[in-house]
Amino acid sequence: MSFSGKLRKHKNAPEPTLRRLPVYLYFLEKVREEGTINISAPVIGKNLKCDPTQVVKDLSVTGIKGKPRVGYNTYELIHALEEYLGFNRTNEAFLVGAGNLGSALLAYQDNQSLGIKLIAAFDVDTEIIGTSIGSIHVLEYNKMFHLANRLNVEIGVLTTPNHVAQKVAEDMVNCGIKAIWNFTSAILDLPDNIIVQNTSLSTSVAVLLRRLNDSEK
Amino acid sequence: MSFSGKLRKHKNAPEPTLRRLPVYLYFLEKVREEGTINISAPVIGKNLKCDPTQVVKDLSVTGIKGKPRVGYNTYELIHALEEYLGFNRTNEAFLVGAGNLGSALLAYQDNQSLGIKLIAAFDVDTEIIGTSIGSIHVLEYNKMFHLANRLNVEIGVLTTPNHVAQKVAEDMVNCGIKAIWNFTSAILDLPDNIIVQNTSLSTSVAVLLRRLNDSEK
DNA sequence: GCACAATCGAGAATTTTTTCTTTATTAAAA
DNA sequence: TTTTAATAAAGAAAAAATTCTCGATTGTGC
Repeated sequence: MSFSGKLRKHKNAPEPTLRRLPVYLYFLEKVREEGTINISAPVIGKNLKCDPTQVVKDLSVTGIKGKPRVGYNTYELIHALEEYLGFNRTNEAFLVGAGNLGSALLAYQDNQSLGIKLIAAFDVDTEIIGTSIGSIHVLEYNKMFHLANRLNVEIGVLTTPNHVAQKVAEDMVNCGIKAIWNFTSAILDLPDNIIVQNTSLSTSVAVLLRRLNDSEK
Repeated sequence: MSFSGKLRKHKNAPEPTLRRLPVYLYFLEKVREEGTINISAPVIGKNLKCDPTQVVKDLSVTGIKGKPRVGYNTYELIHALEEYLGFNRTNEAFLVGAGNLGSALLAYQDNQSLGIKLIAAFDVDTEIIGTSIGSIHVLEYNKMFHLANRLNVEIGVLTTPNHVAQKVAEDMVNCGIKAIWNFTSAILDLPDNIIVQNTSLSTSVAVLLRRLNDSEK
Protein backbone atom coordinates (compact mmCIF):
# COMPACT_ATOMS: atom_id res chain seq x y z
CA MET A 1 0.00 0.00 0.00
CA SER A 2 2.00 2.90 -1.28
CA PHE A 3 -0.64 5.59 -1.24
CA SER A 4 -2.41 5.93 2.04
CA GLY A 5 -5.72 6.93 0.59
CA LYS A 6 -5.91 10.29 2.23
CA LEU A 7 -4.08 13.29 0.93
CA ARG A 8 -0.99 14.34 2.82
CA LYS A 9 -2.01 17.76 4.01
CA HIS A 10 0.97 18.37 6.24
CA LYS A 11 4.40 19.44 5.14
CA ASN A 12 7.68 17.85 6.13
CA ALA A 13 8.77 19.65 9.26
CA PRO A 14 12.41 20.57 9.80
CA GLU A 15 13.97 18.59 12.61
CA PRO A 16 14.27 21.47 15.09
CA THR A 17 10.54 22.02 14.68
CA LEU A 18 9.88 18.33 15.15
CA ARG A 19 11.76 18.37 18.42
CA ARG A 20 9.73 21.29 19.68
CA LEU A 21 6.35 19.80 18.84
CA PRO A 22 6.19 17.41 21.82
CA VAL A 23 6.93 20.35 24.08
CA TYR A 24 3.96 22.24 22.70
CA LEU A 25 1.87 19.11 23.07
CA TYR A 26 2.74 18.64 26.71
CA PHE A 27 2.05 22.31 27.45
CA LEU A 28 -1.28 22.24 25.60
CA GLU A 29 -2.40 19.14 27.49
CA LYS A 30 -1.61 20.91 30.71
CA VAL A 31 -3.55 24.09 29.89
CA ARG A 32 -6.45 22.10 28.54
CA GLU A 33 -6.78 20.32 31.87
CA GLU A 34 -7.04 23.78 33.36
CA GLY A 35 -9.99 24.45 31.11
CA THR A 36 -8.41 26.61 28.42
CA ILE A 37 -10.47 26.45 25.23
CA ASN A 38 -8.40 28.73 23.02
CA ILE A 39 -4.75 29.65 23.19
CA SER A 40 -2.70 32.06 21.11
CA ALA A 41 0.86 31.81 19.88
CA PRO A 42 2.01 34.79 21.98
CA VAL A 43 0.71 33.09 25.13
CA ILE A 44 2.38 29.80 24.23
CA GLY A 45 5.58 31.68 23.45
CA LYS A 46 5.51 33.50 26.77
CA ASN A 47 5.14 30.25 28.70
CA LEU A 48 7.69 28.31 26.72
CA LYS A 49 10.03 31.28 26.38
CA CYS A 50 10.22 31.25 22.64
CA ASP A 51 9.38 33.50 19.74
CA PRO A 52 5.65 33.68 18.93
CA THR A 53 6.21 33.62 15.19
CA GLN A 54 8.28 30.51 15.70
CA VAL A 55 5.30 28.98 17.44
CA VAL A 56 3.00 29.90 14.55
CA LYS A 57 5.39 28.42 12.00
CA ASP A 58 5.90 25.27 14.02
CA LEU A 59 2.21 24.66 14.60
CA SER A 60 1.37 25.30 10.98
CA VAL A 61 2.85 21.92 10.02
CA THR A 62 -0.15 20.25 11.62
CA GLY A 63 -2.49 21.97 9.18
CA ILE A 64 -4.53 23.55 11.98
CA LYS A 65 -5.60 27.15 11.41
CA GLY A 66 -5.74 29.71 14.14
CA LYS A 67 -8.09 32.66 14.33
CA PRO A 68 -6.78 36.20 14.68
CA ARG A 69 -7.55 37.71 18.05
CA VAL A 70 -8.41 34.26 19.44
CA GLY A 71 -5.63 31.83 18.70
CA TYR A 72 -5.98 28.11 18.27
CA ASN A 73 -8.58 25.74 19.60
CA THR A 74 -6.71 23.78 22.25
CA TYR A 75 -8.54 20.55 21.65
CA GLU A 76 -8.08 20.69 17.89
CA LEU A 77 -4.40 21.50 18.21
CA ILE A 78 -3.72 18.67 20.62
CA HIS A 79 -5.36 16.19 18.34
CA ALA A 80 -3.61 17.50 15.27
CA LEU A 81 -0.26 17.29 17.05
CA GLU A 82 -0.93 13.76 18.27
CA GLU A 83 -1.95 12.79 14.78
CA TYR A 84 1.05 14.47 13.22
CA LEU A 85 3.51 12.94 15.68
CA GLY A 86 1.86 9.56 15.52
CA PHE A 87 1.20 9.49 19.26
CA ASN A 88 -2.40 8.43 18.76
CA ARG A 89 -1.40 5.22 17.03
CA THR A 90 -0.28 2.12 18.91
CA ASN A 91 3.29 1.98 17.60
CA GLU A 92 4.20 -1.41 18.98
CA ALA A 93 7.88 -2.00 19.65
CA PHE A 94 10.36 -4.66 20.70
CA LEU A 95 13.03 -3.90 23.24
CA VAL A 96 16.34 -5.73 23.30
CA GLY A 97 18.60 -5.50 26.34
CA ALA A 98 16.66 -5.56 29.59
CA GLY A 99 19.50 -4.19 31.69
CA ASN A 100 19.31 -0.97 33.65
CA LEU A 101 18.17 1.34 30.94
CA GLY A 102 16.01 -1.24 29.22
CA SER A 103 14.10 -2.17 32.33
CA ALA A 104 13.70 1.49 33.20
CA LEU A 105 12.00 2.10 29.88
CA LEU A 106 9.81 -0.96 30.39
CA ALA A 107 8.73 0.19 33.82
CA TYR A 108 8.46 3.80 32.74
CA GLN A 109 5.80 3.22 30.12
CA ASP A 110 3.45 1.81 32.74
CA ASN A 111 3.18 5.28 34.23
CA GLN A 112 3.93 7.68 31.42
CA SER A 113 3.33 7.12 27.78
CA LEU A 114 6.47 7.06 25.71
CA GLY A 115 4.61 7.49 22.44
CA ILE A 116 5.37 3.86 21.62
CA LYS A 117 4.19 0.64 23.25
CA LEU A 118 6.77 -1.94 24.21
CA ILE A 119 5.09 -5.29 23.74
CA ALA A 120 8.04 -7.62 24.27
CA ALA A 121 11.53 -7.53 25.71
CA PHE A 122 14.46 -9.79 24.90
CA ASP A 123 17.76 -10.56 26.55
CA VAL A 124 20.44 -13.23 26.59
CA ASP A 125 21.03 -13.11 30.34
CA THR A 126 19.46 -16.23 31.86
CA GLU A 127 19.17 -14.35 35.14
CA ILE A 128 16.58 -11.96 33.74
CA ILE A 129 14.89 -14.15 31.14
CA GLY A 130 11.51 -15.13 32.53
CA THR A 131 11.24 -12.17 34.87
CA SER A 132 8.68 -9.43 34.40
CA ILE A 133 9.33 -5.74 34.32
CA GLY A 134 6.23 -3.65 34.52
CA SER A 135 3.72 -5.73 32.64
CA ILE A 136 6.23 -7.11 30.14
CA HIS A 137 7.92 -10.49 30.31
CA VAL A 138 11.56 -10.72 29.35
CA LEU A 139 11.97 -13.43 26.72
CA GLU A 140 14.96 -15.33 25.44
CA TYR A 141 16.64 -13.38 22.67
CA ASN A 142 16.20 -16.10 20.06
CA LYS A 143 12.45 -15.87 20.46
CA MET A 144 12.56 -12.51 18.73
CA PHE A 145 12.87 -14.09 15.31
CA HIS A 146 9.87 -16.29 15.80
CA LEU A 147 7.71 -13.58 17.32
CA ALA A 148 8.57 -11.08 14.65
CA ASN A 149 6.90 -13.29 12.08
CA ARG A 150 3.59 -13.23 13.89
CA LEU A 151 3.37 -9.72 15.22
CA ASN A 152 4.08 -6.99 12.78
CA VAL A 153 6.43 -4.85 14.79
CA GLU A 154 8.24 -2.00 13.02
CA ILE A 155 10.09 -0.36 15.90
CA GLY A 156 13.01 -1.71 17.89
CA VAL A 157 14.46 -0.21 21.05
CA LEU A 158 18.14 -0.97 21.47
CA THR A 159 19.41 -0.89 25.06
CA THR A 160 22.16 -3.50 24.89
CA PRO A 161 25.82 -3.05 25.74
CA ASN A 162 27.64 -1.17 22.98
CA HIS A 163 29.65 -4.11 21.74
CA VAL A 164 26.65 -6.19 20.67
CA ALA A 165 24.56 -3.29 19.38
CA GLN A 166 25.51 -3.68 15.71
CA LYS A 167 24.74 -7.40 15.70
CA VAL A 168 21.40 -6.95 17.46
CA ALA A 169 20.47 -4.10 15.14
CA GLU A 170 21.12 -6.32 12.12
CA ASP A 171 18.97 -9.03 13.65
CA MET A 172 16.21 -6.49 14.19
CA VAL A 173 16.39 -5.49 10.55
CA ASN A 174 16.14 -9.16 9.56
CA CYS A 175 13.05 -9.39 11.73
CA GLY A 176 11.43 -6.69 9.63
CA ILE A 177 12.03 -3.78 11.97
CA LYS A 178 12.06 -0.46 10.12
CA ALA A 179 13.09 2.00 12.82
CA ILE A 180 15.55 1.63 15.67
CA TRP A 181 15.63 3.78 18.78
CA ASN A 182 19.28 3.42 19.67
CA PHE A 183 20.30 4.15 23.26
CA THR A 184 23.78 2.72 22.85
CA SER A 185 26.83 4.68 21.82
CA ALA A 186 27.46 2.33 18.94
CA ILE A 187 27.42 3.77 15.45
CA LEU A 188 25.04 1.53 13.59
CA ASP A 189 25.79 0.61 10.00
CA LEU A 190 22.49 -0.45 8.48
CA PRO A 191 20.68 -0.21 5.13
CA ASP A 192 19.69 3.32 4.17
CA ASN A 193 15.98 2.65 4.41
CA ILE A 194 16.25 1.82 8.10
CA ILE A 195 15.54 4.77 10.38
CA VAL A 196 17.94 5.12 13.28
CA GLN A 197 17.20 7.51 16.10
CA ASN A 198 20.24 7.89 18.31
CA THR A 199 19.56 8.92 21.88
CA SER A 200 22.90 8.51 23.54
CA LEU A 201 22.88 10.07 26.96
CA SER A 202 26.35 11.50 26.58
CA THR A 203 25.11 13.79 23.84
CA SER A 204 22.90 15.61 26.32
CA VAL A 205 25.60 15.65 28.92
CA ALA A 206 28.01 17.15 26.43
CA VAL A 207 25.74 20.06 25.69
CA LEU A 208 25.00 20.60 29.36
CA LEU A 209 28.62 20.51 30.49
CA ARG A 210 29.81 22.77 27.72
CA ARG A 211 27.17 25.36 28.48
CA LEU A 212 28.00 25.11 32.17
CA ASN A 213 31.68 25.65 31.52
CA ASP A 214 30.97 28.50 29.13
CA SER A 215 28.78 30.20 31.71
CA GLU A 216 31.61 30.05 34.22
CA LYS A 217 34.01 31.55 31.66
CA MET B 1 37.29 34.12 40.07
CA SER B 2 36.05 35.53 36.81
CA PHE B 3 39.09 34.93 34.66
CA SER B 4 40.25 31.36 34.64
CA GLY B 5 43.91 32.11 34.23
CA LYS B 6 44.37 30.24 31.02
CA LEU B 7 43.41 31.71 27.71
CA ARG B 8 40.31 30.32 26.09
CA LYS B 9 41.71 28.83 22.95
CA HIS B 10 38.55 27.14 21.82
CA LYS B 11 35.62 28.78 20.12
CA ASN B 12 31.99 28.44 21.08
CA ALA B 13 30.68 25.55 19.09
CA PRO B 14 27.21 25.63 17.56
CA GLU B 15 24.84 23.20 19.18
CA PRO B 16 24.62 20.74 16.28
CA THR B 17 28.40 20.47 16.39
CA LEU B 18 28.30 19.97 20.14
CA ARG B 19 25.89 17.10 19.75
CA ARG B 20 28.14 15.42 17.22
CA LEU B 21 31.31 15.68 19.30
CA PRO B 22 30.51 12.79 21.66
CA VAL B 23 29.90 10.62 18.61
CA TYR B 24 33.37 11.40 17.29
CA LEU B 25 34.76 10.76 20.76
CA TYR B 26 33.19 7.33 21.02
CA PHE B 27 34.37 6.40 17.55
CA LEU B 28 37.89 7.61 18.23
CA GLU B 29 38.11 5.65 21.46
CA LYS B 30 37.08 2.56 19.55
CA VAL B 31 39.65 2.95 16.78
CA ARG B 32 42.37 3.81 19.27
CA GLU B 33 41.77 0.52 21.06
CA GLU B 34 42.35 -1.09 17.70
CA GLY B 35 45.74 0.59 17.58
CA THR B 36 45.08 3.45 15.20
CA ILE B 37 47.60 6.23 15.72
CA ASN B 38 46.39 8.71 13.12
CA ILE B 39 43.00 9.17 11.55
CA SER B 40 41.82 11.50 8.83
CA ALA B 41 38.55 13.37 8.44
CA PRO B 42 37.58 11.41 5.31
CA VAL B 43 37.98 8.13 7.19
CA ILE B 44 35.93 9.41 10.13
CA GLY B 45 33.33 10.69 7.71
CA LYS B 46 33.09 7.37 5.92
CA ASN B 47 32.54 5.49 9.18
CA LEU B 48 30.08 7.95 10.63
CA LYS B 49 28.41 8.62 7.30
CA CYS B 50 28.89 12.34 7.33
CA ASP B 51 30.63 14.96 5.27
CA PRO B 52 34.42 15.08 5.77
CA THR B 53 34.56 18.86 5.75
CA GLN B 54 31.90 18.81 8.41
CA VAL B 55 34.20 16.61 10.45
CA VAL B 56 37.09 19.02 9.95
CA LYS B 57 34.98 21.99 10.99
CA ASP B 58 33.57 20.20 14.00
CA LEU B 59 36.93 18.99 15.27
CA SER B 60 38.51 22.39 14.81
CA VAL B 61 36.65 23.68 17.88
CA THR B 62 38.98 21.62 20.04
CA GLY B 63 41.99 23.55 18.77
CA ILE B 64 43.72 20.39 17.55
CA LYS B 65 45.49 20.66 14.19
CA GLY B 66 45.57 17.88 11.69
CA LYS B 67 48.31 17.19 9.19
CA PRO B 68 47.59 16.97 5.46
CA ARG B 69 48.00 13.45 4.15
CA VAL B 70 48.00 12.06 7.70
CA GLY B 71 45.02 13.36 9.58
CA TYR B 72 44.79 13.82 13.33
CA ASN B 73 46.64 12.13 16.11
CA THR B 74 44.03 9.90 17.69
CA TYR B 75 45.35 10.28 21.21
CA GLU B 76 45.60 14.04 21.00
CA LEU B 77 42.12 14.35 19.54
CA ILE B 78 40.54 12.17 22.20
CA HIS B 79 42.12 14.20 24.95
CA ALA B 80 41.18 17.49 23.36
CA LEU B 81 37.59 16.34 22.96
CA GLU B 82 37.39 15.12 26.55
CA GLU B 83 38.84 18.39 27.71
CA TYR B 84 36.51 20.41 25.51
CA LEU B 85 33.41 18.47 26.57
CA GLY B 86 34.46 18.41 30.19
CA PHE B 87 34.40 14.62 30.35
CA ASN B 88 37.79 14.50 32.04
CA ARG B 89 36.57 16.46 35.05
CA THR B 90 34.58 14.88 37.87
CA ASN B 91 31.32 16.81 37.38
CA GLU B 92 29.60 15.68 40.54
CA ALA B 93 25.83 15.69 40.46
CA PHE B 94 22.75 15.14 42.63
CA LEU B 95 19.86 13.10 41.37
CA VAL B 96 16.30 13.66 42.57
CA GLY B 97 13.65 11.07 41.92
CA ALA B 98 14.93 7.52 42.30
CA GLY B 99 12.06 5.91 40.42
CA ASN B 100 12.46 3.89 37.25
CA LEU B 101 14.45 6.30 35.22
CA GLY B 102 16.39 7.68 38.16
CA SER B 103 17.53 4.30 39.39
CA ALA B 104 18.41 3.28 35.86
CA LEU B 105 20.74 6.25 35.59
CA LEU B 106 22.24 5.44 38.98
CA ALA B 107 22.89 1.84 38.00
CA TYR B 108 23.96 2.80 34.52
CA GLN B 109 26.88 4.94 35.60
CA ASP B 110 28.42 1.99 37.38
CA ASN B 111 29.03 0.36 34.02
CA GLN B 112 29.26 3.18 31.56
CA SER B 113 30.40 6.68 32.23
CA LEU B 114 27.73 9.28 31.72
CA GLY B 115 30.20 12.14 31.70
CA ILE B 116 28.94 13.16 35.12
CA LYS B 117 29.23 11.43 38.47
CA LEU B 118 26.10 11.00 40.54
CA ILE B 119 27.21 11.24 44.16
CA ALA B 120 23.85 11.28 45.92
CA ALA B 121 20.23 10.48 45.17
CA PHE B 122 17.16 11.84 46.90
CA ASP B 123 13.53 10.81 47.04
CA VAL B 124 10.44 11.29 49.21
CA ASP B 125 9.24 7.70 48.93
CA THR B 126 9.94 6.00 52.28
CA GLU B 127 9.99 2.67 50.45
CA ILE B 128 13.16 3.54 48.57
CA ILE B 129 14.86 5.86 51.04
CA GLY B 130 17.71 3.92 52.60
CA THR B 131 18.09 1.51 49.71
CA SER B 132 21.14 1.48 47.47
CA ILE B 133 21.18 1.59 43.73
CA GLY B 134 24.51 0.80 42.21
CA SER B 135 26.90 2.25 44.75
CA ILE B 136 24.66 5.18 45.67
CA HIS B 137 22.39 5.40 48.71
CA VAL B 138 19.01 6.98 48.28
CA LEU B 139 18.58 9.68 50.90
CA GLU B 140 15.59 11.51 52.24
CA TYR B 141 14.78 14.50 50.04
CA ASN B 142 15.20 17.05 52.85
CA LYS B 143 18.80 15.98 53.29
CA MET B 144 19.60 17.63 49.98
CA PHE B 145 19.59 21.10 51.51
CA HIS B 146 22.04 20.11 54.22
CA LEU B 147 24.35 18.18 51.91
CA ALA B 148 24.43 20.92 49.33
CA ASN B 149 26.08 23.20 51.84
CA ARG B 150 28.98 20.84 52.33
CA LEU B 151 29.58 19.41 48.90
CA ASN B 152 29.81 21.87 46.11
CA VAL B 153 27.56 20.27 43.56
CA GLU B 154 26.63 22.26 40.47
CA ILE B 155 24.63 19.73 38.48
CA GLY B 156 21.21 18.31 39.27
CA VAL B 157 19.52 15.43 37.51
CA LEU B 158 15.74 15.68 37.58
CA THR B 159 13.90 12.38 37.26
CA THR B 160 10.80 13.08 39.34
CA PRO B 161 7.19 12.89 38.22
CA ASN B 162 6.25 15.88 36.08
CA HIS B 163 3.99 17.52 38.63
CA VAL B 164 6.72 18.09 41.21
CA ALA B 165 9.49 18.93 38.75
CA GLN B 166 9.16 22.72 39.00
CA LYS B 167 9.24 22.67 42.81
CA VAL B 168 12.25 20.33 42.94
CA ALA B 169 14.06 22.39 40.31
CA GLU B 170 13.56 25.52 42.41
CA ASP B 171 14.89 23.68 45.45
CA MET B 172 17.92 22.62 43.43
CA VAL B 173 18.58 26.21 42.46
CA ASN B 174 18.33 27.23 46.12
CA CYS B 175 20.91 24.54 46.89
CA GLY B 176 23.33 26.26 44.53
CA ILE B 177 22.84 24.02 41.54
CA LYS B 178 23.71 25.78 38.29
CA ALA B 179 22.69 23.24 35.67
CA ILE B 180 19.73 20.88 35.56
CA TRP B 181 19.48 17.79 33.41
CA ASN B 182 15.72 17.55 33.08
CA PHE B 183 14.24 14.19 32.16
CA THR B 184 10.68 15.24 32.95
CA SER B 185 8.27 16.75 30.46
CA ALA B 186 7.76 19.75 32.71
CA ILE B 187 8.67 23.14 31.32
CA LEU B 188 10.90 24.60 33.99
CA ASP B 189 10.65 28.28 34.79
CA LEU B 190 13.93 29.22 36.44
CA PRO B 191 16.32 32.19 36.58
CA ASP B 192 18.07 32.88 33.26
CA ASN B 193 21.50 32.00 34.60
CA ILE B 194 20.44 28.43 35.32
CA ILE B 195 21.25 26.00 32.53
CA VAL B 196 18.47 23.57 31.72
CA GLN B 197 19.11 20.61 29.47
CA ASN B 198 15.84 18.97 28.53
CA THR B 199 16.05 15.30 27.63
CA SER B 200 12.46 14.29 27.42
CA LEU B 201 12.14 10.87 25.86
CA SER B 202 9.09 11.84 23.82
CA THR B 203 11.20 14.27 21.82
CA SER B 204 13.22 11.40 20.38
CA VAL B 205 10.14 9.30 19.82
CA ALA B 206 8.52 12.17 17.96
CA VAL B 207 11.38 12.42 15.50
CA LEU B 208 11.52 8.66 15.06
CA LEU B 209 7.80 8.19 14.49
CA ARG B 210 7.55 11.08 12.10
CA ARG B 211 10.43 9.80 10.01
CA LEU B 212 8.92 6.32 10.06
CA ASN B 213 5.55 7.61 8.88
CA ASP B 214 7.18 9.79 6.23
CA SER B 215 9.14 6.81 4.92
CA GLU B 216 5.91 4.84 4.55
CA LYS B 217 4.31 7.73 2.66
C1' DG C 1 65.23 15.19 -5.11
C1' DC C 2 60.85 15.79 -7.79
C1' DA C 3 56.29 14.98 -9.17
C1' DC C 4 51.98 13.24 -7.40
C1' DA C 5 48.10 12.36 -4.54
C1' DA C 6 45.80 13.03 -0.23
C1' DT C 7 44.00 16.00 3.13
C1' DC C 8 43.74 20.00 6.12
C1' DG C 9 41.97 24.59 6.59
C1' DA C 10 40.02 28.88 5.28
C1' DG C 11 36.65 31.14 3.00
C1' DA C 12 32.72 31.27 -0.45
C1' DA C 13 28.37 29.57 -1.77
C1' DT C 14 24.38 27.20 -0.63
C1' DT C 15 20.85 25.64 2.18
C1' DT C 16 18.28 25.64 6.27
C1' DT C 17 16.31 27.82 10.14
C1' DT C 18 14.96 31.74 12.62
C1' DT C 19 13.39 36.32 13.04
C1' DC C 20 11.26 40.36 11.17
C1' DT C 21 7.70 42.78 8.41
C1' DT C 22 3.50 43.30 6.34
C1' DT C 23 -1.22 42.24 5.40
C1' DA C 24 -5.61 40.53 6.44
C1' DT C 25 -8.88 38.94 9.70
C1' DT C 26 -11.39 38.92 13.79
C1' DA C 27 -13.45 40.20 18.27
C1' DA C 28 -14.24 43.82 21.38
C1' DA C 29 -15.01 48.63 22.42
C1' DA C 30 -16.79 53.02 21.27
C1' DT D 1 -22.00 50.44 12.98
C1' DT D 2 -17.40 51.96 13.03
C1' DT D 3 -13.06 52.01 15.06
C1' DT D 4 -9.42 49.78 17.41
C1' DA D 5 -6.29 46.32 18.98
C1' DA D 6 -4.70 41.67 18.78
C1' DT D 7 -3.18 37.96 16.20
C1' DA D 8 -2.54 34.51 12.38
C1' DA D 9 -0.28 33.76 8.07
C1' DA D 10 2.67 34.54 4.33
C1' DG D 11 6.63 36.26 2.60
C1' DA D 12 11.14 38.84 3.14
C1' DA D 13 15.29 39.38 5.56
C1' DA D 14 18.68 37.81 8.60
C1' DA D 15 21.25 34.42 10.89
C1' DA D 16 23.01 29.91 11.34
C1' DA D 17 24.63 25.67 9.60
C1' DT D 18 26.19 22.83 5.93
C1' DT D 19 28.45 21.94 1.76
C1' DC D 20 31.53 23.29 -1.83
C1' DT D 21 35.94 25.22 -3.68
C1' DC D 22 40.52 26.15 -3.68
C1' DG D 23 45.15 26.84 -2.07
C1' DA D 24 48.74 25.13 1.06
C1' DT D 25 51.09 21.34 3.05
C1' DT D 26 52.89 16.87 3.64
C1' DG D 27 54.02 12.14 2.95
C1' DT D 28 54.77 8.49 -0.84
C1' DG D 29 56.56 6.63 -4.93
C1' DC D 30 59.40 7.34 -8.93
